[in-house]
Amino acid sequence: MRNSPLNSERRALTEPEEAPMFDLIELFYFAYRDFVGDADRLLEAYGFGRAHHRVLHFVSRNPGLTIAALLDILRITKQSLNRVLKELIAERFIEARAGALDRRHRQLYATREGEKLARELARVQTRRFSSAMDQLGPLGKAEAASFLLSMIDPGERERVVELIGAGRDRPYPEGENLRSDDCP
Amino acid sequence: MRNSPLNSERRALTEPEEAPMFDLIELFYFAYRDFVGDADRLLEAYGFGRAHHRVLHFVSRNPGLTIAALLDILRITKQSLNRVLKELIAERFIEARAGALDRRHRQLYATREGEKLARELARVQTRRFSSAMDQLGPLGKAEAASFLLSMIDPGERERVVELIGAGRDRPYPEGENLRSDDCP
DNA sequence: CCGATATGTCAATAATACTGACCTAATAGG
DNA sequence: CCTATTAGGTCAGTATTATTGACATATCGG
Repeated sequence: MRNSPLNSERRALTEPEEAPMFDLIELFYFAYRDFVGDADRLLEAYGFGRAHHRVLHFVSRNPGLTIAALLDILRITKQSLNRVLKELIAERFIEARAGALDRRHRQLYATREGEKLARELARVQTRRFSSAMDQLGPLGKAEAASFLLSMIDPGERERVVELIGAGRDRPYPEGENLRSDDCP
Repeated sequence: MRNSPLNSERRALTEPEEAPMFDLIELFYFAYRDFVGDADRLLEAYGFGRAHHRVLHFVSRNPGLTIAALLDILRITKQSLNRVLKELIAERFIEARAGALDRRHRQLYATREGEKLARELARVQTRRFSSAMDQLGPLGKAEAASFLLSMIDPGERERVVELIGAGRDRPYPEGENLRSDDCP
């Protein structure tokens, strides 16, 4: 009953109000804070902030990403993006090239150095997930993933799944011989 | 094997590197963004931001909270806190009174209006959790909570659990006769 | 060539946060 | 009672991330 598919609909008609989930609200806040804190500490050494991290992450995961696609993922204005992107390009963590088919597009690629930082950032955040999984059941990761997906706006889920899937078919690069195939 | 308690320790000695959990990293980012987006839309009508939300939330959940305790929860400077707190007090969402035992302390209480807004904010965020739970198994909520708790810094978990527990023994107030017992 | 598209840039502003310095009020302890 | 400490408030300056609005440039499509 508590988890029947019609739960929320029926409640809206018959029950006065659902009990607020204060515990989850606070846990989500503290969990996210500590999660991003890992990356923050790393970024500080480079003079970068969270905005740089997000740009570097999605470019690294989706080589050849255009500005428009990145704006669509991050949902910020081009002025906001340009500030951090300019810095990432100036310090050679990201490269921009004219689009192959349409030269108006700028296609973004992480450089070797950018790939290295992105990997380091992903590593500390993965460590936190990994040690969390160690404390959960064997299905912990799958359940965490479906919980998080369910927390995303229904209309956005498909897009997010596609974005994650698009990065997935690029295998995680090993060693230092990175991205040579992606940077012709 | 994938979730054995010794997993990370053994890996550190034998395996070269753990595969980054890009999926969870991205899901956590998008989930948190949509989660706080619910509140953001509500707060906009009041001219408040996320900082106001956090202050109002923790004061509402922990009536009589002092400035120092609030600073410890939010981990911001008193200057940052004071900006939003001053506005919340000026617009009568929060009240501050001299401490009963030590008049140097200021004890914070949500007003009737503040309690109402806090409840409204918790409601939209609870709705998101609730509809997420509807898509998970019957143990969804408990598992989500333990996942999120595991994502918090180990040294912080006890404190967070205590904070949540402290709010828990105040039952969720019904109707409009709020906080009369907390505001002598 | 012309209109639409993709991107870059300049300027002003807002929200949230920080450091550092200095102030008042009240308590605690000798 | 006097002094040091504590709790809190405030002023000034700065950084990061974001916004809106306006304008410029380069490229593509027809």
